Amino acid sequence: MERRWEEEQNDIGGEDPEEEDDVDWRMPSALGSPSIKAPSMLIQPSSSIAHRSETCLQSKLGHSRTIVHIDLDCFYAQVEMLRNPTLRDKPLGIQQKNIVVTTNYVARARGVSKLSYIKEALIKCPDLVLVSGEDLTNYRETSTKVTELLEQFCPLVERLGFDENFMDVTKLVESRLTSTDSKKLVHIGHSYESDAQIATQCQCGCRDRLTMGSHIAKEMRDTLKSKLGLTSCAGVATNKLLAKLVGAHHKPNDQTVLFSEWTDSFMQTFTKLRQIPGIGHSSGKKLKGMGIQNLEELRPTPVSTLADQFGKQQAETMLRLAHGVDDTPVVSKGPPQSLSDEDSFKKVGTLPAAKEMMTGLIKNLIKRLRSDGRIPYTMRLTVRKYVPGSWHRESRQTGISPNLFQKHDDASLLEQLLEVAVGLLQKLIDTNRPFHLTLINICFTNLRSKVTKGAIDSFFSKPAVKPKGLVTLQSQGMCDGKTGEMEVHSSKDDSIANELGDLPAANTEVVDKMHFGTVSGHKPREEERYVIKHKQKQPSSSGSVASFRTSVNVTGKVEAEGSKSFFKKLGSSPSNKSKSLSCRGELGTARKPESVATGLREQSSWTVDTARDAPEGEFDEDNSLLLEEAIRSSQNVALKQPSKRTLEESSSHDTTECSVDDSLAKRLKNDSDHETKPTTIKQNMEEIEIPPDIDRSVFNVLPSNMKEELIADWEREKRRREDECLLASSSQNLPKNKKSSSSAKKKQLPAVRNTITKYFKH
DNA sequence: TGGGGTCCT
DNA sequence: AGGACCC
Repeated sequence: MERRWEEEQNDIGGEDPEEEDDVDWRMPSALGSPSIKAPSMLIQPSSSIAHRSETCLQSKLGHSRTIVHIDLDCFYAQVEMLRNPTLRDKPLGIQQKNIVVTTNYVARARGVSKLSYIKEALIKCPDLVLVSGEDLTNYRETSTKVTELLEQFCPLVERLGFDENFMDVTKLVESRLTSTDSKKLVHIGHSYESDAQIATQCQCGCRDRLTMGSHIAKEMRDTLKSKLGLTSCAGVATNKLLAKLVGAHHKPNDQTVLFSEWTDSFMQTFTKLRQIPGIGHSSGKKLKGMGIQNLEELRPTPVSTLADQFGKQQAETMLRLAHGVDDTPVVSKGPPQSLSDEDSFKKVGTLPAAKEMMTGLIKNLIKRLRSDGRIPYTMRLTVRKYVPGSWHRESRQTGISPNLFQKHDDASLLEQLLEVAVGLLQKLIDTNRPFHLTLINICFTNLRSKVTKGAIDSFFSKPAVKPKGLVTLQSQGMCDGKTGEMEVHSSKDDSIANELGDLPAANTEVVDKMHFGTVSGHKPREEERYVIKHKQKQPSSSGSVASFRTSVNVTGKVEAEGSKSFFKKLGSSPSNKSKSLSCRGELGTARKPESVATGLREQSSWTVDTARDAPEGEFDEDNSLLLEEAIRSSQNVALKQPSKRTLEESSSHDTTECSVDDSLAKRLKNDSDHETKPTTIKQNMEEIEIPPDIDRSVFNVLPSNMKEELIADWEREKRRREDECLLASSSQNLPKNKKSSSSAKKKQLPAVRNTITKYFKH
């Protein structure tokens, strides 16, 4: 739950209003709260921020974004109090092993702080009610519901742990401001230092945006309370760091907005290194080793001084954070990248005991995987060996056969996974000799969706290029259709790779999707729509296998096939209907693991082998055929044009798209302005326009009613996209250079096939 | 000193 | 595989 074990010991003295989250609300005027400082002290003489003029420390986004951070109050305790309301008026602590990981506010009022030992907590509060919080199931499920509710407001929701979410509400704010008289607008909740004097208000329009942001934050919090019964805190600011920091100012169950002109004085209220999220234990120690004890000393430090120890990029990041500058985008991560379960204990010293532990963990994980719907391709075992004074962990991982999960015999699945786990354990310790473990963790990663009937859709696409490295290719889905993706890895083909020199490094591509956001209590408005940027984590492409990804639209079956909880439909909101679903396989090189029975091998990802002579039983036959067919028959795909800029530099505004056809490479290279001409074909005595990424030969053999349906789709989509372009280009408040650099790349919109897949529904 | 997660190297 | 970071 809570971070920072160390500084209770390390940071002696130096009272900190943010340190204990119960201080502020119980004793608002206590302990150096910023509000008791004289306003004059808070006004930044321009000279004092002179060191920030190092250009790398300045925000490239200015105040263009509006970010909301929502933090659930004492989350685990709230969940337990919902389950058992009689706990509400009792001092409650959530126990994990011999630690109280969080407490309700009654307990905090009695002096029980978070992350204290059970013993100490009971001394302070003998009637403390302890509830075990070792099983995270309820917390995880509630946490997912929270994120899903927030996704109804805006598509850009980023989770941080189980109890925090960031939202980029820039677009929502923008659309609301166009229909609101901003002169009458007053912020909701607190604002940082709003009643103090400050020379000039920022004139960029951020005040109105942040004010509107505070209204949205309030609606979000009200929704969490009414739908889930959860109270929360919110912070509203122009970046994630500031939103998070300012939200902690009024706790619990309240919210705070930071208007931009207060940023510097606000940041000055933070003095300790560890108060800045992003400066962790290790960096803190390193800095102190360099003689930099606190933020006041850090802020004026030249980048070059830090770069020696941290590298240039980390040095710049740290300094920016220290100044309250944070251009990192809010990134919706979608369903989790890994599922793990662990237990710690006094001692596990025999193989049977270890097996029993691991069996329990794997059983739980199988349940979670089944409910998630995806299949893991990698298993990792982590152990903590008993070494007094050390909490070091070691891990080993291996690929596992996806076939194990394709069938539904969980007993044999458990058996086989246990075998794999034992194999990994034996790499970590000699199980024939006495050992002493104090923790076992099992983690499934490399989660991929099962291939579904949706893959059929990719029959319409033909790959024109096989870029080197990983490129995300995806079409756009409309709000009334489920969207999924199938990833197909092709064998390496360098013919065009050189011309794709400015493709991103693997793992950094960004996928755009269209979302139509609604706000509860408001009827959906045409303007309230967004382009969502989804950063998709790719598995490292192994060996000589390059890969690309095509997009498929999947019908309602999406929910059944992947990551169920995150794709769950909430009410009738359209905003979370278009979620991505990844299926991945690799084609080409006929590599396969040696150890099939246990799936034990060193490779971290599996190769789906589609060679005709591949041994049977290696992998799901249907899937591979589907994949192979998809590869062969797809040709043109929509491509998210990667940006040379780093992710940090890119904002949520400047998404660029282009469709890939035969001239892809040329266009990437030349950045030329020509549009892909829709292909015209002769059908039923009339000229039909079909999108450039549609395989004409496939289209031709479709039944005529399906053809008509598709044509109607394309027409609709064309019109919609024209609107979209207008909206997007007319409403950006980005720095000029930014905007032009993004519009220099072609707005080429890929075709959308949104209703066709209904033909493949069961 | 929990039981989770993320990303980067 | 480990290490940093977050909760």
